[in-house]
Amino acid sequence: MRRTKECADRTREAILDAAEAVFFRQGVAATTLSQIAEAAGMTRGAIYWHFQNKLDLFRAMQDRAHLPKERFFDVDRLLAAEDVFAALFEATLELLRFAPTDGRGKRVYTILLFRCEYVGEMQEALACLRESESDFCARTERIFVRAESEGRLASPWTAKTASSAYFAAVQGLFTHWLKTDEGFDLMATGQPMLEALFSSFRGAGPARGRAAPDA
Amino acid sequence: MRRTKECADRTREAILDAAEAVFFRQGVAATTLSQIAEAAGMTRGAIYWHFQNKLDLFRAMQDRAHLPKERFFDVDRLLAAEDVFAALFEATLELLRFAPTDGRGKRVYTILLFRCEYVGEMQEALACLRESESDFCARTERIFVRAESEGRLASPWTAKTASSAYFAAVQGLFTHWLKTDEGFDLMATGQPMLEALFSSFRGAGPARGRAAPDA
DNA sequence: CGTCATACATACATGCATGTATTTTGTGTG
DNA sequence: CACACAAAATACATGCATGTATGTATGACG
Repeated sequence: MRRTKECADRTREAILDAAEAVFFRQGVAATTLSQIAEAAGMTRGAIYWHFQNKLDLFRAMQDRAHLPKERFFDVDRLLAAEDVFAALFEATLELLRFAPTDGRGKRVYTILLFRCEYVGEMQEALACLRESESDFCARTERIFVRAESEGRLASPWTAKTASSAYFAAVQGLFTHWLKTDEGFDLMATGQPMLEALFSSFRGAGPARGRAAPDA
Repeated sequence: MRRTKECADRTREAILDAAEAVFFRQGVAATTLSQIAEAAGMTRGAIYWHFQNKLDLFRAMQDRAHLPKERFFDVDRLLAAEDVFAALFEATLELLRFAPTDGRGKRVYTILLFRCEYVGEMQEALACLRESESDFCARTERIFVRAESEGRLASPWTAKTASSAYFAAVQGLFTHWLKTDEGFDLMATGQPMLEALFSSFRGAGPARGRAAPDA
């Protein structure tokens, strides 16, 4: 069966592709290695040759997709910007523009969000996602902390509430987008949403302090 | 072993409590009925007496928590309001105020969001959640459609983008709140966030149409 | 006081996923 | 051409969760 080295690599990729597809369709816990092997046109033997077990395979699949947030959010670059709000705004828009073009990223992110329980064996595997999220959260908070210290963050926002709101908005946007299977246009919805938020961060919104904005 | 009717009911409740706790800790797929029985101080026999199987138990647990969104979002009431934006805004704030007081709701919602794969057997069980979500989404969209037809929805918003943005914001807020284990104050973050959004819906925001708000 | 249905516990059969051991097949190499 | 080894298939042992069948004690009821 040993064709050649490149052939073995193609087998490995085929297994990863199959894992992605079956995980996406059935969920991680409900998927057996036999199903993945069958989808890849192999047997379990091939999987156990290339990977230690399901967890190892899952991680390999995850690593291959290299979630691209990091690329856009170099916090040092953002902190170096003259207008941190504008820089963060632009970086976020870049992300909104990039996301729909990244098919594998969408699929893997969907698996991580909706097809995988955040506990048990997978806890360790999801640790890097959690870490990347909380890291991202902490780093953006630094941006808002700086904006606050420079007096650019309007009342009633604080660095904490503003960063939480920003994170919730972006995360909610992506989550809803993936959940509805791209049922709406990410930019068309996201851009005005972010503009409204950042506008408020800057203090441009009217009628703050009242329960509801003016009618 | 048959103590009495009330005793049997208490057993049933104990099983549901145990299921809630173990599902929360271990995830749904990774949890076995033996573990639930042990946590309830019973054997699997008791579970199979009260419930058909794991799916039935899961649904019973879900039903018991009666996710309270419906209560706050009677769309007919909202549509009947003079100012639909104000009505929706207030209803959402009510939800933000209520959520932290509902311990069981928080736990069950966390299970539904993070401890349960959205596929396979559970697909049917999650159907009502999905339905309730998409239903909620559709109903709020009706509100925005009406606002749009009355000319109250400012450019560049459309009924579609506005309702998506609203939904993404609320969902993102709750999700982030649950994920960070109530790591921030829901009202303190949510209220300014919603004000910013609704303010923009009403057309109060400056510098729309540019890529970034003014510095 | 005996009988019956309820409310469980226990025992058992089945299937299936995992992990590992063994075998087969092809491939480059001296 | 024989040989060693990589790549994968096959075979096997184990454990475990499920569902169901059976057992059993207890309260209700005549």
